[in-house]
Amino acid sequence: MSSPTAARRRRIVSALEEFQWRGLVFDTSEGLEQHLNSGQVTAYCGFDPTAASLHVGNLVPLLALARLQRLGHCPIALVGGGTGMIGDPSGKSQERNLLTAEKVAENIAGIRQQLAAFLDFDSKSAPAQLVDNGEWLNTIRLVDFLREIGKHFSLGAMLAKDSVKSRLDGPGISFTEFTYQMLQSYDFLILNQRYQCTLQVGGSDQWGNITAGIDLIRRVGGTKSHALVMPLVTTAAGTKFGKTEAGAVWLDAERTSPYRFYQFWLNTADQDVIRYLRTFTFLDADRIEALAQELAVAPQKRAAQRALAHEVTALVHGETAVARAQQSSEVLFGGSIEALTADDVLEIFDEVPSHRLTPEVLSDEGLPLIGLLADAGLVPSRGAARRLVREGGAYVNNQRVADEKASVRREDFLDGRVLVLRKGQKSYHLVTLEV
RNA sequence: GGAGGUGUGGCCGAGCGGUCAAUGGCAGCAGACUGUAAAUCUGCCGGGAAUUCCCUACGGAGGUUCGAAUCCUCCCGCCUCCA
Repeated sequence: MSSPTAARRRRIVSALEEFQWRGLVFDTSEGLEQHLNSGQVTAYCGFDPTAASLHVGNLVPLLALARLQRLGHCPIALVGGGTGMIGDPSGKSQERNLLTAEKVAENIAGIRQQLAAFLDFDSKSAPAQLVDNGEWLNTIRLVDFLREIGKHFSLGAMLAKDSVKSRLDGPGISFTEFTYQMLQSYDFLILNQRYQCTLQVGGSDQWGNITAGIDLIRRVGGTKSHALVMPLVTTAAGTKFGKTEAGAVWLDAERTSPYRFYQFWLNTADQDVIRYLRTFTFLDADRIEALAQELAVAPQKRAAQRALAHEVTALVHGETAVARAQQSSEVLFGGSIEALTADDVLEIFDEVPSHRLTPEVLSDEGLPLIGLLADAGLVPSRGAARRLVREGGAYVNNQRVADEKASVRREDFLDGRVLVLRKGQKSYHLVTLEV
């Protein structure tokens, strides 16, 4: 992350405007703009530990906290060690299974450090905080909670929330999930009391939970607090954002390698890319406008996509990872493999599936390519492998092989050790030779 | 409980005794064009062996027939109507 110092020195104004031009405002509480312009505000956003890693969808609220910090406000990232034990019914059509306490603890450990990477905790003027609502939710006594907090909730209002209503019309909802909004409201109240937190941000699906918190704070303390909810990210194609054939795109390098992460952003459609630059990067309006121009003039250069992939990958994985992802991309999409050493190849194809071969199976005539493709799992059967070769979709070391009877020989292995199989444009498989 | 209908490849959906590995659409894969985009076009799309071969498959189990996804019997699932 670039130094937020300059931004911090900027006057604390127009935070809402900044969010607005980036398309990040779905709805706000009344008077939020004046509140943000009146001085330093402490804002929070919660992240429930449903998995051991955050995914790209979580970037929007996470970056929102970082943006607020750059604009001089104090962010609090909250991990749901308590609420995660319950499960938020918002946007869920079915009751879910409870996570075990161990699983929750494990997930918290995972996302804690990811959250931390986006915020500046050492700032003198606007330090960030990281808190866990398990701290208060997991210890409060039921009767105390019902007397002090529950008393402020009206059943009518609770039942009227969309997340509850839709479930009542359908498969029903358990008492456990029904109480979720009380817990989240209580979080807001605690943060309001302990940290003077007066703003909660989140996705638009959180509106009901956030306003419930605002009401609670008003009833308990008589003070006003605020909500800012952001639209859910959509794709022009109407598909779910953040999903690939391989599943969700995670921030954890173990789950989604930096290379795949980079590729995910690089493959953004033209129609989406400018919007995503505003949503997912800190690039300013001038820079994004310039990229939009370039996209219009020379779409084939994909400068906007490259900038997007670079920025977001750097933010999540660092510049070194970006450099490596770029290098891998160049080789995988067009570059010649011959010039590389086996070590380079192994490095670039680090995450590509691979299997080992013993030298014995490699007779003097070589090993038939058809069988190798099938064994590698690039195609489901030998017949499919045959078709693939016939159609010209099979490559050995990035060179098309169209001969069904072709074999690979020892000489084909780079440095006598590694062979790169490819199906179509993007599917790779590595074959290494045991020595 | 009674009557009728229906169950086909990842999904939808034809076929109703041989020419059926099964029309068509969607999805998927590859190729061309291109920009690792979109659209379009072409080819492929059960498995194995390979130039007209074998195996497995039309809910399940039996049967009729030279031959069945197609006919019969029983069973199972789903749907509709009547009680």
